[in-house]
Amino acid sequence: MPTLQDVAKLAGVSSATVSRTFNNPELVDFATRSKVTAAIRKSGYTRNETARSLATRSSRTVGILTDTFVSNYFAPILEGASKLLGQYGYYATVAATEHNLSDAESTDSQIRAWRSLIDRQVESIIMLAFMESADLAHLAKEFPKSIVIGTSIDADQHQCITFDHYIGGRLAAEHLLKNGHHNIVMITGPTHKQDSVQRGQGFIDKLKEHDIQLGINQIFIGDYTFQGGRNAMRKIIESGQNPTAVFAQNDDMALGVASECYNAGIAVPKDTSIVGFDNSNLSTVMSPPLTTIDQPLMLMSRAAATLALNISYGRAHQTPLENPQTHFIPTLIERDSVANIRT
Amino acid sequence: MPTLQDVAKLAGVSSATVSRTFNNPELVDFATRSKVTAAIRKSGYTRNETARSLATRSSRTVGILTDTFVSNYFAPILEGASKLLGQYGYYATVAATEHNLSDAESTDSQIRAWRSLIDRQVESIIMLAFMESADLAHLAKEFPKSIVIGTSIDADQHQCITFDHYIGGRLAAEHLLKNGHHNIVMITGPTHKQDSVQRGQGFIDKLKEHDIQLGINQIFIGDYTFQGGRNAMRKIIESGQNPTAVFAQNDDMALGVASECYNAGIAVPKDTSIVGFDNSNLSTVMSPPLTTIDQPLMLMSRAAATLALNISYGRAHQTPLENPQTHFIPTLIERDSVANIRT
DNA sequence: GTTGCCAATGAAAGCGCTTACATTGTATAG
DNA sequence: CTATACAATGTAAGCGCTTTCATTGGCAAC
Repeated sequence: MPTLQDVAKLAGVSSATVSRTFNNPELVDFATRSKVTAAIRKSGYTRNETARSLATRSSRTVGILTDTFVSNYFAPILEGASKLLGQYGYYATVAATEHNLSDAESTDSQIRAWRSLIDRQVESIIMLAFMESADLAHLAKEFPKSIVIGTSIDADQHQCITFDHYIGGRLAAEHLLKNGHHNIVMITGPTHKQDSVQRGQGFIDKLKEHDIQLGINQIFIGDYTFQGGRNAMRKIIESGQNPTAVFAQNDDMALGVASECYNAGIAVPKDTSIVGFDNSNLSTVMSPPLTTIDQPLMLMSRAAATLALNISYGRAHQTPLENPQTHFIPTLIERDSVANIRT
Repeated sequence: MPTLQDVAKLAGVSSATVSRTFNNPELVDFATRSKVTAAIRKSGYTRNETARSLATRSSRTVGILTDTFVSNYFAPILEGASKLLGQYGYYATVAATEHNLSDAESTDSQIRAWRSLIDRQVESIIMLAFMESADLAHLAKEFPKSIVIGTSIDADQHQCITFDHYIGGRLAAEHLLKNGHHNIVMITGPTHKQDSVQRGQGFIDKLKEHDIQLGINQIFIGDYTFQGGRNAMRKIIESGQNPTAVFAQNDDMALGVASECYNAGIAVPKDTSIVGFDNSNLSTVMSPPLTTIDQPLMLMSRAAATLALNISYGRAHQTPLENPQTHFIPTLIERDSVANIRT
């Protein structure tokens, strides 16, 4: 690998001049500039970003912390953030923790992944909401240049891109109500996740306003996975409640529910209606297409990336980008998985 | 951010000693070692990987080149490779090109992403098969420490993790034949992709051996997307051929086919059977579950990562890992989307 | 008491860049 | 013609580490 020095020698100039033709071409004479570019081409030189980062104390890199790449929820966020960053000449590097471990190991692995980002001198970290808010808050406190996306951690201290899960829950309930449903069950996400409890609370509250109590028997604990949704639906069927509608707190589970319905010969939405949450890729791909709550992950991830960029711009005394929207409100996307059973 | 020097001063030793307690603790006396670790903890020191990389000329990082994070095919590969690398203390960094561009722009963006990996001093690059083999080959020639996964580029020169798409195609045909299907159509992937032509060729060849010719009217060009599968199925329906089986060259399209069947009131598999390809997450999630050809992406990606590790180990005169399997053979996974129509 | 060896540490160079500062040459003003 | 300014370039220090080589002191052997 040729270095700046090699190029400089080849072009008969000093390495400073070569560096300048890269970073401040306006400072170098046209004639020498072309000598240099010729030498660069000839030697096949490629800049060593590592050395550049060290010298300038800026990596032009933002880290993203996630626990997996295989997720209908996280993947679009990675995509959105990394592409936007790329457009501004920044680089996104994502660290994935090892999951499927015991609690202690998994916390350990989360910290390792997080440290690896910091060690790599990322200029900020976008944290996806895959762990408990308290843990996120803890990390964000250690490393203030953090941005949390999808959940909020105790307020003003830190930057968050938030989404109103509570209203989402209400919207789901409202839609079911409007279509005449009373006998309703809900499948939750992991109980320790804030977003899940908010979605649930919104749903329950709205129902309660219409004098429908969602009791312990109408609430099934899920885990945001297809299989989880499936298991829950099996239990629902076994319970003999014959609900006319089920609210699954995310689309993966909604698909699981639909799948179990299919197996049991239950027609969707004729026999039972389903509403999901997230409006992920899955929702348009299901048959019937899923009525769900839209969470604009692309916008949110781009907003997070913009915040990240502004952290870096701030340090470099560059003029910041326009501040993005940081709080997002859900909307209901009506498709074909909810039947109107009004008499 | 405290530096090694700061820690050294705090502990009353030289920076060399601090460095050694990190990298060669056996060389430093127990007493000083504990002084140093105390100082590290106290100062909140975290190592600067950038500086370390520069000094050691090794980044402990392997790059992965892809075009998107949102893919049932690529995501598991990212997952598998990055987790394995992580287990060995290496770091995977993935560069995603911007897609949805014109051809010229997209080539440009691919090269930019690729360069950004090289500039970051990755020790090898794992390239996913999202572009034409010729382009992959071209890049691999420029940067010999490349590993291609999912397709083969002209042989022995370069390292590849390959999969026998041709046999996969044959397997699909064989299964359909065995179940009594004669009136068959096929939906291909993008015609410029090697894997797609191989899948198609295997399918056609096997059929031909049983005196079934797949003519131009029975072959529909798809693009490996859900929507592509859907469109193709619509055309198939409109064509009035009423095939008893359709072979979709990947699972995304198979799902599209199923979806269109649903809309048209065609029962799967009673009215028409479907076989997919890849055995992606989608295939177990569909109703009915999809009969498909398994491509063991986890194994393949781990094999690619192992190869990558060995490249680095080679440079560092470390003892290499056991060489992984590099060629993978498909198997057919029988689920419920193919009906036996033997009389 | 020398000598030699080895374990533990420090001094300093160097990885490939950037950048403040110094230097040079030339155009412009007086 | 000298003084001044400025554009173009070079010199060299330094970013935070690693690592070679030198130094030191203790201990075993003689």
